Amino acid sequence: MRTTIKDIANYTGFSVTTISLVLNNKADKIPRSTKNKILDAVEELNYHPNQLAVGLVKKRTQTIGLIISDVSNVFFSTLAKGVEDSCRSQGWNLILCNTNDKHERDMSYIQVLANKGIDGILFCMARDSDKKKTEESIQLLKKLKIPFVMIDRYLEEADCSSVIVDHKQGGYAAVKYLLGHGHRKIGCVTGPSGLEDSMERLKGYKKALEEYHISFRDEFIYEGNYDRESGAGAVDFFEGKEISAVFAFNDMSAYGVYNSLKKRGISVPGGMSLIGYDDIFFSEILDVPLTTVKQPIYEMGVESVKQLIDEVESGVGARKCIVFQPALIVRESVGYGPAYDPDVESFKENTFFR
Amino acid sequence: MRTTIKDIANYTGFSVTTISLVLNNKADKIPRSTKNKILDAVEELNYHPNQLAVGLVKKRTQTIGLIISDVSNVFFSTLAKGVEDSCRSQGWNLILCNTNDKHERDMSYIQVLANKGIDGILFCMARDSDKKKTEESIQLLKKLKIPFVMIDRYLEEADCSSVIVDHKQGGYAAVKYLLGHGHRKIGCVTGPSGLEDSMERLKGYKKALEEYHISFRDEFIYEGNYDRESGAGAVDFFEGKEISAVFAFNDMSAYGVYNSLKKRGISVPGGMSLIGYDDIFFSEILDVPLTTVKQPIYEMGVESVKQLIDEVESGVGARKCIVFQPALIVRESVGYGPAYDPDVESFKENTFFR
DNA sequence: CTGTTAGCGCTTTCAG
DNA sequence: CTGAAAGCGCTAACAG
Repeated sequence: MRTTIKDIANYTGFSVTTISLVLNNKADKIPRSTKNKILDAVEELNYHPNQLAVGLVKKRTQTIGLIISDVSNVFFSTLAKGVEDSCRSQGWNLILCNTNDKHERDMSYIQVLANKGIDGILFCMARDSDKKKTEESIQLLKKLKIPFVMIDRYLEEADCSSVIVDHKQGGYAAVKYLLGHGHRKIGCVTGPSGLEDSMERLKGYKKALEEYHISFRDEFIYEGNYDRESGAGAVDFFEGKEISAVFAFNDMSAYGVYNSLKKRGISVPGGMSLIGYDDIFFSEILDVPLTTVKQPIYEMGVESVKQLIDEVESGVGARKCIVFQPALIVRESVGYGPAYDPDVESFKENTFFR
Repeated sequence: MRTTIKDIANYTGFSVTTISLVLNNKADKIPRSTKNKILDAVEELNYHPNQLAVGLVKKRTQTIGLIISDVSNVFFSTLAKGVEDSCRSQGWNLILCNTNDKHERDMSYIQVLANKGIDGILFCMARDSDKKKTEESIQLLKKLKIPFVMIDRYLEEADCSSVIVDHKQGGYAAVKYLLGHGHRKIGCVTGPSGLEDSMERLKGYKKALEEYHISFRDEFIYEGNYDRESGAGAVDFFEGKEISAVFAFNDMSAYGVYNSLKKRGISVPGGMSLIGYDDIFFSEILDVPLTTVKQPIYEMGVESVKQLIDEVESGVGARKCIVFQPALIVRESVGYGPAYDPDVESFKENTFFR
């Protein structure tokens, strides 16, 4: 049997209250001598409070849940690392939940976590969530009165804190960079059209185009699914459209584009310029290191934990929206496009756009 | 306030005992009618038992801990996915613990998990663990009477179950394949010499060499650290040694070798054959898809959970050692070596060695 | 300064 | 068949 607080009481001759008091640093009025005796006994008997019991009465477990679709996905595992590191450094623990992007699992995990008495949830909603499902999740969270912060998604209606990245800016930066290199016909491999982050990147794309007075063309937009196959599909789709650069909305589909291009004997950046999004660590070590838009995922994990714990401890829903700025990481997959003219000032300026 | 069992009691007019009985399927002698009334009330009031309270009395939480060094490492995130999937399918939960390969964190997490009442631990020991530290961890686990299964490490003395892969066989398969392709001077980029898995792969290397009556040469062995830098270091180390193939003990260092080779203008497999270990998913999509030894990591995660839950539920430490066989995944990074002669029967036979 | 007491929400004998 | 009561290990008024 584990040592309990009673054992310490018996051993020292003091009451459980006294023990509890000194262990919880509420022992202002307890003499050093008593304290020391107790602390010694704790050490000697190797006493560690049963956190289930503590949680039951304190209604706090110093544990949060992380709901994501899939840890084996680099994006999420990086996030999870940030989250876990941040938790540990503050003495908290992390329950990991994978939903495989199924809304029903979001729902069931929220309930399970609540039953376990977690103090808060870091919530990356499943991708299959439409408006109604999203609302359903939020409703549940609220009904259960669980503090939560949404990651990678901001919802006006949600009335909660979120940690997001400015994807419109990311898309804008990528496309502007391409334009600055003389590309005019730029293909896009988007994510699922239902996803806000994809839509935002597209907005960024449009914004950059507008700045250059180039009209938006639907036939340059391929709706992908954030996977490698999407990249291959896009290459087929772009065929014959004289595109000189493609902006893939994540690195995975950029790889798909790259591989598919290679099979057709088209080189990067010689035959086609390519820019990705995410900066997954492999992007750097590819044969043609990928120019891409980096999301500070790890930092987002760290930050979201801070925010969540803050809300838990203060007891107030801060409703704060922390937005991270993505950064363009220039490597070697973008070359100059047909419109490039080294003598034009605007190009010079844009070459080092960041 | 959440609905409690008392609320259900009040609402239905039955006692808490009765409620508890039907909720725990121990209601053999309770009439359907009562049961239904209770179940209806549960539904209506949306009652979910507080698992902290349940855990406190049952001394079971249906939760296990996973101690690994770093989820953001693909190897571990794949493992974690297997573990989590397996947990969920059995209605269990997972607490994730990253140690960054620090033994002290192994120790502290073990204690923390114990305090939280987890039912078992999946333990990937930190890499900095020498014999003494290892023993210390095991001792703690035993003192705490926590069922645990070790992953990727087998210890005679540990007297516990483990899930491992036959690394000697993996190393053997890789090197035999290389030998079969006519390579005779084969460089090795090992892992840290203290690690058993690295040592095992090396044993496999030696075994294959012996079969070909080739004597082992120390100058072909470069002790790396399982990272990309190791690969680069190895290439320096091998310089001028007329090596025609290198066997890197993990994919990461293989990439390092590949990149470093490329910088020197040496192609793979033209100028040098290369074989890795792990089959991280990126290995397949590299420019020169990497021939490598695949570890069934996900499956190991799934299996280890099964084993652990089994032990928890049966209450007996099974002390079972589940060994997974690695598989050689042939792709394009290995060519023929100087000793290759298409007319020699043994080569033909070995070309398709698996 | 320290102890008594009453729970937290649940399970589980033990009666009836 | 159902309920009363004890107790899991701990905290927190409230006394004294």
